[in-house]
Amino acid sequence: MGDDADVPRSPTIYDVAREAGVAASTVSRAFARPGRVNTVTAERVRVAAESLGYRVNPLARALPTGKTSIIALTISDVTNPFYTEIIQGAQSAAAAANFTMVLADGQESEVLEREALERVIPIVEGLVLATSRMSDAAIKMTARQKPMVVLNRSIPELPSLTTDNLSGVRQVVEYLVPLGHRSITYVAGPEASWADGARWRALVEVGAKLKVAARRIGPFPPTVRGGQEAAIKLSQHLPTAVLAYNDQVAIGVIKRLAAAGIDVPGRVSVIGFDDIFASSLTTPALTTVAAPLRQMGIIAVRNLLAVIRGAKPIAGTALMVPTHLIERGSAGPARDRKD
Amino acid sequence: MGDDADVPRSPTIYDVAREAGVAASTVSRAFARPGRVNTVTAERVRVAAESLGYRVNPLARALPTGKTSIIALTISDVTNPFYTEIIQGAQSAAAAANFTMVLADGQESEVLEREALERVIPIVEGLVLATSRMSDAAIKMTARQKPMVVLNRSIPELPSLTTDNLSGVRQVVEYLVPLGHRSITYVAGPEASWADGARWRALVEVGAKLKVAARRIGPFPPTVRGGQEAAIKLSQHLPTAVLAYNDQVAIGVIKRLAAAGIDVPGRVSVIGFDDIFASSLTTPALTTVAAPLRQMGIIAVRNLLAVIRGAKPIAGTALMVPTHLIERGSAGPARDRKD
DNA sequence: TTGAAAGCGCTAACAA
DNA sequence: TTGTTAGCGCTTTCAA
Repeated sequence: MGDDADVPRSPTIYDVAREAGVAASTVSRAFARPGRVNTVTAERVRVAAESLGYRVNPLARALPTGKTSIIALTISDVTNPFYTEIIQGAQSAAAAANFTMVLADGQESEVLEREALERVIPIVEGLVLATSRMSDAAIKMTARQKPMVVLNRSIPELPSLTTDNLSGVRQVVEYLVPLGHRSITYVAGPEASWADGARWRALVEVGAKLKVAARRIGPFPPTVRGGQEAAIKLSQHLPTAVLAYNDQVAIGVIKRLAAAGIDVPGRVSVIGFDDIFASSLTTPALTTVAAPLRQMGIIAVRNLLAVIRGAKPIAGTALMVPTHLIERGSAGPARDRKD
Repeated sequence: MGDDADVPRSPTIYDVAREAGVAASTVSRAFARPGRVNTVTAERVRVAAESLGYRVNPLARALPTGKTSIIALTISDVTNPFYTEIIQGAQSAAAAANFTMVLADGQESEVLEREALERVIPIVEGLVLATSRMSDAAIKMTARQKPMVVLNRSIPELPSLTTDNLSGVRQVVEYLVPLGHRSITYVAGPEASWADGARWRALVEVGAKLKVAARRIGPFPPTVRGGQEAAIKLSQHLPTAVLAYNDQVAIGVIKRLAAAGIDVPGRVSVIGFDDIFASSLTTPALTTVAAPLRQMGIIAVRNLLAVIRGAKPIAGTALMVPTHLIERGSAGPARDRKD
């Protein structure tokens, strides 16, 4: 009942074939590789298709070929501002190649992440795994099913892309030392996070070289609230400098410290990672290690597409995007006192 | 060269059929509606499938049925924190129904939005259009192709879901009046934004009722930078209260005003919309109109899925989610002076 | 270069 | 309830 306007079935290659007076396979060919446009026949097909408003049915194409023109980006939590730029970059690079991107969000749960992956694997041509919470072994298993590039994590057997944590940490330490800091406390993030391990190891390594003591507390959730928890522990034996797993944690630390009347950067310097949107807005604004995250998303997708098109994946050692320290207001001279 | 471990082709219903000693269609049925599990045969099929590790091929299923179990969420810019919670909610609701969600980002460009839509339409069963930059007419056209629900916009012919802007604005005005404000300046966002119009009209309406003058400047881009631009204009004739199109704009206004030595909320009160993550972190923290955005994403997807399953779309008047004012530090008493 | 025909893995009549 | 048989719209041999 009502208006059943009966949308006409969309035309198929057969309709076009009839219209153009050629075989269906000829139509198919004309659309399979639109590079060659010369032939007279091809031109006839084009015209016929145009006049009928024909569009190739991606589902039907995908069945015999497996080419769905879909890739997946899996992340551990959409809500984490860290991903914003990565998503943006990945999505735009996919769109530029006429690919559709599906977002698989793990909601910080390994189970949900797996489920999302399962759901998505059969329909995609490849995937970008950003900051997976799964084990290396599990990742390698799924990598055997479809082309994959790994983001923000280094797995020797797979094409990986990370930020240059070592350089980032070095910049932090080299910034802090002249300000009189002799010791840096690292506020750790999730244990399952590859970046967390990388950052801590970097701090130990650089610290050893530059005669700065590296301490560590945690793990804490990678959130503002996590940072607030950390601040409680921190205030028991206040360091002069803290390097947080990420900006949210850093912000949480600062907030809680401020609430306790402890001035940042007056009493303690706090530095974060990632340079999320909010970091420039807090008071004091956050000094942090930034990386070209959007670029990372773009590169990841481009590499993935290359592999899909048959390029040999370059594994072995992770590609790195550079990092740089953004000096804002949350770090300053070490307070003059015996530690 | 190297290890070509030759992943074995995944089993089909035919393999399962052979294993179970039944017809292929029987296998198909067993998986088509997994509700009925009773039959002896069905059980045999299940066992056979299990032993072979059979999984239905969603692509193959989609071809004859059109059921892809994919929906799309289109947004105008991933980078806008406003969408974060909506994406989250939508994605989790989709996952809960075993649907995959593709994200179609328009990157604030109508052209790109269209392209993304085109790409996605043939493969989805339905779509949620959040804050589209397209015209009503264009939206209605694409709504004829697939089930659709519209977010943050009201289109009489389509199921729509919006925040209760009128109530939100009323709460703002009722909060501001007792503080002595007699006039409120609205800093407008993009003209193509439905919410922008709704908020301004609400302010005019409520203002008229409560004897508060409503002024308006703009449009400005819905970003911090846009807010900064607005602040320049604002300072030419400083109002006592401003209501911004969204939080980013509000934050931009405050930043710029602060840079000019104009105190918020001392000299002027500033209120935003949306309660994005950063709003609680600024100084002063932002007073803003919040809405259950994640919930909105969930409801939108649930309604869409209902329509996909055959429910009659309820159009006519938009569903509304409630709004509430979050009082933080950016609004206070009107400065005592002749305006 | 083109056409004919088989088939991708599933679903959906229709019969049995 | 089960089996048989056509397709869904495309790609891809294989001949012509």
